Amino acid sequence: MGHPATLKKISSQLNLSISTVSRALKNHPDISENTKRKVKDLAALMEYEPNSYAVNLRLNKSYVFGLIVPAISNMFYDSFIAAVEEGARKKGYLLMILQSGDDPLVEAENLKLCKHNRVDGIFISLGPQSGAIDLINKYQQSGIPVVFFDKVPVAGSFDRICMADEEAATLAAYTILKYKKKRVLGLFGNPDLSITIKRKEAFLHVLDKEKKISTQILCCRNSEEARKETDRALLQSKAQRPDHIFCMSDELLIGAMKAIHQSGLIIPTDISVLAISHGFLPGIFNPEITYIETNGQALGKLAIARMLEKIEGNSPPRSIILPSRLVKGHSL
Amino acid sequence: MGHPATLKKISSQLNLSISTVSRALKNHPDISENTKRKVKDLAALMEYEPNSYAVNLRLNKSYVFGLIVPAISNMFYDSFIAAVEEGARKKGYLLMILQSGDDPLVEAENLKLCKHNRVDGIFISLGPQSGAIDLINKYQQSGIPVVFFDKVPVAGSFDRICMADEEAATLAAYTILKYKKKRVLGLFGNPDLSITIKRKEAFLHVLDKEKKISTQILCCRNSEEARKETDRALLQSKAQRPDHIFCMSDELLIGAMKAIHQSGLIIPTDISVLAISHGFLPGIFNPEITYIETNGQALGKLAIARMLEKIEGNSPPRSIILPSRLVKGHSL
DNA sequence: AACATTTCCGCAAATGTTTTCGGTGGAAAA
DNA sequence: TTTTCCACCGAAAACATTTGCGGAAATGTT
Repeated sequence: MGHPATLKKISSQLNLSISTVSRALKNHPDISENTKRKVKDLAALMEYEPNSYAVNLRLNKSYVFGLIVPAISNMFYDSFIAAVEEGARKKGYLLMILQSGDDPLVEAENLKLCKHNRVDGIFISLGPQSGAIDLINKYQQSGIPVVFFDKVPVAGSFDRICMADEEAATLAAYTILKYKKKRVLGLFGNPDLSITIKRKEAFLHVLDKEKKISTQILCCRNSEEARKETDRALLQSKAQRPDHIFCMSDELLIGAMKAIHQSGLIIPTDISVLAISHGFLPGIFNPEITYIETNGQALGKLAIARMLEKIEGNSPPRSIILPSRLVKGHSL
Repeated sequence: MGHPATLKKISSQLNLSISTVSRALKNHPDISENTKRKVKDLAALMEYEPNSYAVNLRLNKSYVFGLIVPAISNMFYDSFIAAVEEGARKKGYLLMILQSGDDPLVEAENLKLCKHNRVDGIFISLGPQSGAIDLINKYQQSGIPVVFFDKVPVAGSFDRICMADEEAATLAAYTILKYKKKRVLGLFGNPDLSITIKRKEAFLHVLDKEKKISTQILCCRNSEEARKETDRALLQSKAQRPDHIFCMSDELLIGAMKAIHQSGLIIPTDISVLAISHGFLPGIFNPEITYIETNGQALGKLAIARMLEKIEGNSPPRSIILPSRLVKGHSL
């Protein structure tokens, strides 16, 4: 019940000093093989396990990373988190996952919790209306490594790991061009995030050159807003309503699809759909949605690698961008 | 950069003892208001923050819970986790989330990590072929509170928080009866888990009494298996193939829906669908799937409450069951 | 004036580990 | 015999905090 083995207990059992026991368990060359064996045997017998509280205190290190996302829900971050966790675990690190629930206050609170718990590093994807940049800047300057991913800040000297925003949006735009669409409704997310700005600009940069296409851009803060906007657009007469809907994220896709289903329009004959997605959702629908994949797993691998780099040497901030590819469904 | 404030530094600045500073910051009555003010002011100025490593060591408590799930992905556990996290945070606890990825080895590894990091409690939903019961039993006996949720073990003296398995399945069966279905395909999950066993028994208990209904039960380990089985069933002639599909979980629903979409059959005229679900997925499809809701958020609240109870007094293990309700879509 | 009480604070132990520095005893080298 | 060296081990500081105990000074009571 209440007798966890400690170095002290082992040492007193064997008439050794605490330091000897500690070293024996760590295979320190100063300790004889004989002693090592005795110590290890007893430690195993007593099921000794180093007290991580004490180790953390002594080494000033917790082997824990904090990971902050708006929401772990809804398949947006699962593959990313899984990849980060796997990479972290292989290096002996644990992941503490915190959800901000799209609330800037909770986001700040979560950051403070990371600081308070003295995590060895922070991964963060910004939520809407995030005001966390100042705090993060402070933390970073006080020595806590921070890696932004996916939803990264527009400006500032930070480590960023994100998708090829421009490339994905450009690819989307050219794909839409190829299918000779006339009236495109483009659904974009939080207009304050770099991911949104970049994608929107790249998207428009291609489509605006084509005179034959009319493009409408809407920024929606969440799935429900996307549904409403799509609904409104689809209520128009056939000549007015869009014949194509582009969604820059899974979340918006959900909303758009609900509206489309509601409208009774057929995909892809009445209306076609293209999304930028992490890959799970498009396969759920019928027909499967054609999408530009932003590979969460690859992103996660890059993020953890970058974090470990930062932990080792103090390398300067870098923005890493991951290319994306088109995955064909039957929605276009 | 490298000057985090400590009690020692504050105390030497003010010519006070460490203990006085510590007590002043905690509003201990022994300390005069005057001293308290001075200490608090300087602490605020120096941005003092207690070193959680040291506090953990001293108090032998980390204010961290471990939460182990097969996968945080795919909306199965999001609302549950969110609820647990919120409840935990309100009491000053943090959540360390670990994914087992349906791998019993990783699951055991995650348990060891919880133990190693000396979490104050463990929430766990068992993955398939879990062999973790022995380990958990040991941990529990050594004083770590463990609360099982959702996928709980069939036998043993544990704390369990789960859905009303029988009730939900019974409700499902009666709903199917009411709609006068003839050939029912029931998709169930891992046959080793209590959730599966109970649901299957309750389901069959109702349907087997009705002679006019033929019921086929299949256990699928994952979404893909569900898709294949559904596909196979739907390939039969119209007289042979099921006119209703019941899925006991979101995961199976995904597989079943893919097969149904593939088949081109229309819901609900050609085939009707009913699921037991956490509530996110059914709303994605068109028509919206009718489902029996198993409220993850409510479950989470119960789980965290139970955990806190266990932390306080050493109350004996209890199985708590949450009732469920029918949410009408248009798939039946 | 003598004693009792309250107010306010410090000493030191304790939590478990890591690590620096040193020390013992014996064998080999001088 | 003395010195050197090596193999092996221990003492103690350090990490930052909490807390039981005791103690001095100030105030109150006879």
